[in-house]
Amino acid sequence: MNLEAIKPILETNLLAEIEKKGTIREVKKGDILVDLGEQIKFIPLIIKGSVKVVREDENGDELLLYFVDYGNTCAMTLNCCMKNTKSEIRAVCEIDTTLIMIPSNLMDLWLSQYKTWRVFILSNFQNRLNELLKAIDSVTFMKLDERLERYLNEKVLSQKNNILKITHLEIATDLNSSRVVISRLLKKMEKNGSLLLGRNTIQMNS
Amino acid sequence: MNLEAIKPILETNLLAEIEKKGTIREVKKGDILVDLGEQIKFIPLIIKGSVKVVREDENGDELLLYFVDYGNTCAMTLNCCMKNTKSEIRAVCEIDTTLIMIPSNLMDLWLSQYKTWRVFILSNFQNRLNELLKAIDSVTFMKLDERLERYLNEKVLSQKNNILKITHLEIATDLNSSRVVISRLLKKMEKNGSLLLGRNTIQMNS
DNA sequence: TTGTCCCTGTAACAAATGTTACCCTAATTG
DNA sequence: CAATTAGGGTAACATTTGTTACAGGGACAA
Repeated sequence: MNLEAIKPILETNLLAEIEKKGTIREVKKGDILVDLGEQIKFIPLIIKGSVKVVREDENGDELLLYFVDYGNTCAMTLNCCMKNTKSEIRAVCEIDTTLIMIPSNLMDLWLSQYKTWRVFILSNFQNRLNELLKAIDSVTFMKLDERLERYLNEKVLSQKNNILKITHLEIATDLNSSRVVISRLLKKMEKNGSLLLGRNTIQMNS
Repeated sequence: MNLEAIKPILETNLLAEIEKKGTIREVKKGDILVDLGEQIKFIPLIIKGSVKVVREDENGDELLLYFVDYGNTCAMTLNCCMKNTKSEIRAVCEIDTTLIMIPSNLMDLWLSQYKTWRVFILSNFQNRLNELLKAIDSVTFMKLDERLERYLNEKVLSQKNNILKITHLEIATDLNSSRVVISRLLKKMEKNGSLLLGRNTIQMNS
């Protein structure tokens, strides 16, 4: 196992445990890691790649919440592990991703045993809460053009590539808007010179 | 100390520790418990009353995130305790409230020692994450009239009184809207028969 | 090649929400 | 008491965002 992504933060005993009890899972871009309403029996630890977490309402309207990068886990799913409740979110791979799946019953045991596990879990909760706050900030305080700009920038970061392979419709879905509106705003940004539009691609200039 | 609110969920040893190490704090309606940017050195455990948690952006625009009731703590502040970061939110008392303040350095120790503390903390995180999701749902998927309705209902629950002492301006602030718009919608709801308006009061019919 | 589907651009219009301005009245203060 | 302030009602208008409709072109399969 290549545990580089989590090596610096977890104690050696714990890393050994993780090697022993965890199983590797490889997922492709676009695969759904966790879906709404699913029970989760494993804590997914991302060691390579990037995952996006989205919320959906009864009508099928979506909103992108945040990206989870390697070295992290999704606190949202930690919940489910603990309480055996159903997932409130959907997690989709942004790029090819590698995970370690850890049986969720180890959660509590490790919390009592390993200081670094406690720190890891709690800081993951903190990160998720902060990401949710950022999501709330976007939706409540920002206009759509600002949200779009931020979305594109985060996408570039998460994919480590400033040429985005994406359609206007996908963006509209992530932002819970409509395709026409997104096209309109993108066109305006292109005229501003902040990006270049192509079929299925957006090249960011920054 | 009257620990009724948390007695059923925490083990007796832990309750004894809480009595010993915690200090009681009484706060009045309207008092600010935690403000933006503050450092938090104590874990606030609510044993009586209700607190609202709000977010504010650079321009001073606000949004109500959720209410925290007795028997709970604010996971948002747990963060700060752990990492010594600054508060991202403001907590304001809805009604007169009693808290136990627990020195934040006990957090980690208790996590290793007490199973019920682990469950308590983690389920508080879960509750807060779910509340934030609900806040996101409101803002992204619901129209203002629905949000207003939900707001009023939650207010009734949190205050255990279906006559609300509140002004239209306060509501507008909590919902990040404007007074005129709220007055407009409230008037419509009054015509629907779902509430009764008075100066500084709203009487809910449900 | 032809037909079909998907992606994008654009215009015209609709709906929701915000803004400004002004009025009236209740409550509070000097 | 008069004067001032705060809360609320309403109208007119502006802005943002969403909706519908349609057209053109690229990709791809039959």
